Amino acid sequence: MSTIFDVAKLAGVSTATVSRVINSPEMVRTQTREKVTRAMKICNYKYNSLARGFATKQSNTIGLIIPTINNPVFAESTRGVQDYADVRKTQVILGNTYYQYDQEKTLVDTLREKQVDGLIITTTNPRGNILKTLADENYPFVLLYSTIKTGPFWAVGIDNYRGGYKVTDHFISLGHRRIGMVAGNFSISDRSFHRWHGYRQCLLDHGIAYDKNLLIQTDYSLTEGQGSVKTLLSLADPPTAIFCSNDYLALGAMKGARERGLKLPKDLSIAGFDDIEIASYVIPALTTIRQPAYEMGKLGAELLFQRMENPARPIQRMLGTELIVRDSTARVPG
Amino acid sequence: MSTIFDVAKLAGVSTATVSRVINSPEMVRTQTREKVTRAMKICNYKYNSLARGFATKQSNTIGLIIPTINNPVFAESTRGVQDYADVRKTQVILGNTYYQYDQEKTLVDTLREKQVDGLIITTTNPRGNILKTLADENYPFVLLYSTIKTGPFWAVGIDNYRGGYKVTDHFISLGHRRIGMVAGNFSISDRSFHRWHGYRQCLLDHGIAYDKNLLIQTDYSLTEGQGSVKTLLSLADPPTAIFCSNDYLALGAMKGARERGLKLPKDLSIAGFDDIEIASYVIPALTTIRQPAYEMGKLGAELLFQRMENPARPIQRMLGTELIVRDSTARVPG
DNA sequence: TTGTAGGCGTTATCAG
DNA sequence: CTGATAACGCCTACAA
Repeated sequence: MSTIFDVAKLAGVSTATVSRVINSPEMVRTQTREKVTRAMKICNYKYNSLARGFATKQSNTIGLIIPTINNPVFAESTRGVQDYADVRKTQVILGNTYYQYDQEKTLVDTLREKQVDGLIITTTNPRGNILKTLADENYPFVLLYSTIKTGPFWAVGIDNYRGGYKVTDHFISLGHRRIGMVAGNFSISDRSFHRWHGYRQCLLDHGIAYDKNLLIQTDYSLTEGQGSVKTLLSLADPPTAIFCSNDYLALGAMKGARERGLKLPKDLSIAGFDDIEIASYVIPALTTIRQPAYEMGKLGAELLFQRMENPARPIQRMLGTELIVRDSTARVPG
Repeated sequence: MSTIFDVAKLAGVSTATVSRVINSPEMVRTQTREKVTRAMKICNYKYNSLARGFATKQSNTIGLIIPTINNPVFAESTRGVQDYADVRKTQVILGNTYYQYDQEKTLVDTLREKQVDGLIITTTNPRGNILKTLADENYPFVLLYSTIKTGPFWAVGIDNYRGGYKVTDHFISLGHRRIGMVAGNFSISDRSFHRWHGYRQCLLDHGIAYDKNLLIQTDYSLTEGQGSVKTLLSLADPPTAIFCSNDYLALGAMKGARERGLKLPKDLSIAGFDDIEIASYVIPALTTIRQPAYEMGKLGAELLFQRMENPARPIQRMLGTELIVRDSTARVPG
């Protein structure tokens, strides 16, 4: 593999000149430039951007830490991050925490060792040590799917509380009073916690007593949704509506309910959260909260670059959500 | 940021020793080792693996090129790649081609400049120049979702032809004779082409004339599936069964058919390809060909490491597929 | 506009 | 078991 040294020798110039035709061609005389270009071709020169990163202390690489790429909502925001990174000529290294905090720690460390220029994190615990340390060391990072509206961290997210509130309000407006919730474990997802909070507050605001038996905390997956709904339906006084804290859970819940012989949405209303693409393709089409995942990823990346270039005071951006009413929710039976 | 040099000075040893306690601690006396460890702590030393990569010419990073992370089947294989890479202490840089060949080219170049140790590629064109060049330069890479069973490339894939054949055979066994196909564009997906080939051959083997009007080539997406099925249903002599070359297309087709007032599967049988997780959660549950995406990703990564360590003769592995019969296919109406 | 030369942090070779 | 030192490929003052 030839280096700028070989090229320089062949072209009869110095390595500095070669470096210049690569990085700021306008600074070198046309004739010289062509001579160099020709030489590069001849020795089949390949640029080594790792060496560059080493010299400049800038790797043109960022790290993206998410719970799991299998959830379409994270796939979508990942695409947003990548697309913006692309315009900034930087690559993204992806890591899944699978909702495990120590995995998050490992990833942060590994990626920092790799000298990524910055980190975009969907954290499992916004109050943990990982982020605190990062901030203390003034390391550039931004939170995605953040629940934090203020404070020392750069972040972009949505108002999960309001989302949960909206869904619940929708149920109530359809006459439901027994409203259950299948939520991602609060210990690994404060997003889920905030959604629950909105759900709970809405109940109270409408004079409906909060019943903790109607809440199930579980892993985010189709199977868990499927199982949890059955538990809820086995209660002495089962819910007539269920709010699932993401669409995968909701899709699973729909299957579980049907396996119990229920007709949807007649016998049971179900709503999700995220509005992944498939949500409008299933039967009945899923009522859910749309969150702008792609835009969030893109904006997160934008903020990260802004933060890296000009570490001013932290910016938090909260994107809008929207209740999308489709066919999986209906008036309370009877 | 402190370096091994600082640590060495503080510990009163040479940089070589510090390097040794990092990379082969057993080679240094316990006492010295502890002295160094202590020094590292004191100066809050952070290892720079980029510098290491520069020195060793090994970045411990691999590149993964896929069409789009939004298709769950690619998300799943990506996870397989990542999980195996993880056990080899290497990170993966992800890039989407969005099925564009020139984007594939760009990604290969960029990632090579970044000095990734190897590449895992789901290519848009297995006979194009990109792979040829890579192979000529003896660059380590392996193909994923490969259609190639033999030849100079390392690869792992499935038998798409047989998959297409199986689905079609299933339709025929249910009495269908008018069988349509909604396929990903052959120009960007030879996988789709092979599936079509199996479909076509199966028709012929059963004495059913091939009708090119029953084939639609399109982009892989829910919307395209939805639209394409309508075109097919508008034919003078419409199909009673439709084979979609992936599950997203099939899920879209189900919606499109329903919008035309058809009852599924009574009025129209639909089958997909991939067996993404959601396939068994929709109504009617989707009949499809299961391809082991996670295993494929994992095996692909394994092969890449094998190739990097011992560039022997190329290995191609074809994984098994399975027809999963669910509820979206039924006997021909009437 | 171009050349010289030192530096980036770690590894690896060779002595001791 | 440890130390000295030359790479590794590119960038960037500074000088010419």
